[in-house]
Amino acid sequence: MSDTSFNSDTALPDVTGMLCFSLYSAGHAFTQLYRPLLDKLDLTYPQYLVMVTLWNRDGQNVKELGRTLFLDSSTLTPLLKRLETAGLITRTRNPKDEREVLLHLTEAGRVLKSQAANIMRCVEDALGLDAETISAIKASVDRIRDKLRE
Amino acid sequence: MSDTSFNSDTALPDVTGMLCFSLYSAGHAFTQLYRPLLDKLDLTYPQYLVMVTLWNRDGQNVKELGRTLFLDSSTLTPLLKRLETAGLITRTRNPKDEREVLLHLTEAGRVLKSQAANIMRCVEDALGLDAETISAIKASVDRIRDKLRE
DNA sequence: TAAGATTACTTTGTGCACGATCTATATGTC
DNA sequence: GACATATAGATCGTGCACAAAGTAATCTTA
Repeated sequence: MSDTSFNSDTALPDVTGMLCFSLYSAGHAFTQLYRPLLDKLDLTYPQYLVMVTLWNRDGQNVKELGRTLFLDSSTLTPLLKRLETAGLITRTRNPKDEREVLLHLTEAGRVLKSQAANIMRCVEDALGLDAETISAIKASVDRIRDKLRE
Repeated sequence: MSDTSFNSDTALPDVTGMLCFSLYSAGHAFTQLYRPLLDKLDLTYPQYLVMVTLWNRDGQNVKELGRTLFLDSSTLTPLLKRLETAGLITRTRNPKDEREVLLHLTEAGRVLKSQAANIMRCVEDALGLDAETISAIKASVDRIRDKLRE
């Protein structure tokens, strides 16, 4: 075995040589980093992404939230119900269009926002990279994602 | 609302401005791209990553596989049982150390490898980026992941 | 060599993710 | 207004992902 990233028969790359696996495992690594930080807020990582989105724009509906997060209602509905049960948001039908469910932060949900900045600081520290480097990598990853979603 | 990526109260970035979300959503986008390709092989994306790993090195145990994929046995055990049920691998205890479960490809599992190169070609086409660009982005993402796992 | 610690894997419970399907509301066309 | 179509969410089933706890084999060490 002279080369670990290719197989002698058909030159098949190893997972460690595949971009898709890098993204897959880096995403998981982020979730692991966030876990102990979010445990204090009793939030999972996807729940945190929802909260961040609502902190930036309260009162949007499930569809709009899903467009931002690239998630559909079959993922969001149960997650949002858990946030509602936890007392962080309310889910109410839009009187103007009863098909829509409007999402609003409760006071408890708004209060939680004050701890988010601290969490983001912890994550930046763990990364230990300057803002320009992070921003450049992010732009590349966004480009990949947008290419794949075409 | 003059700036969509920051909130007026506490300058909280939007999810679309967070590197963690870029990785999270790019990972999902890859899974979505792979789905129709892997459906033909009756494999899920994580199952495919396991098969790629075994195609490169047959006969490793669950621990070693998990170290490569950054997954622990509570994720792998059920997944591997499904691959065994599908007739693609065998799971046998190591006679030298009965704690270990050795993973071996069956003939059907080996045959599947011949279709992997084609799948990888489809993915490259969808990305539509030259190898150096992809490789540079991959190196950045790996760097992030390894930083987070420190 | 017997007791305690470690290791490899399994089991259990919770929460995503997502395809497929269903329900209720709204809209468009005649 | 009646009927077809579209849209927004909800529900269901399958398969990860992972913490916590359990089991069995192996190693350590007194």
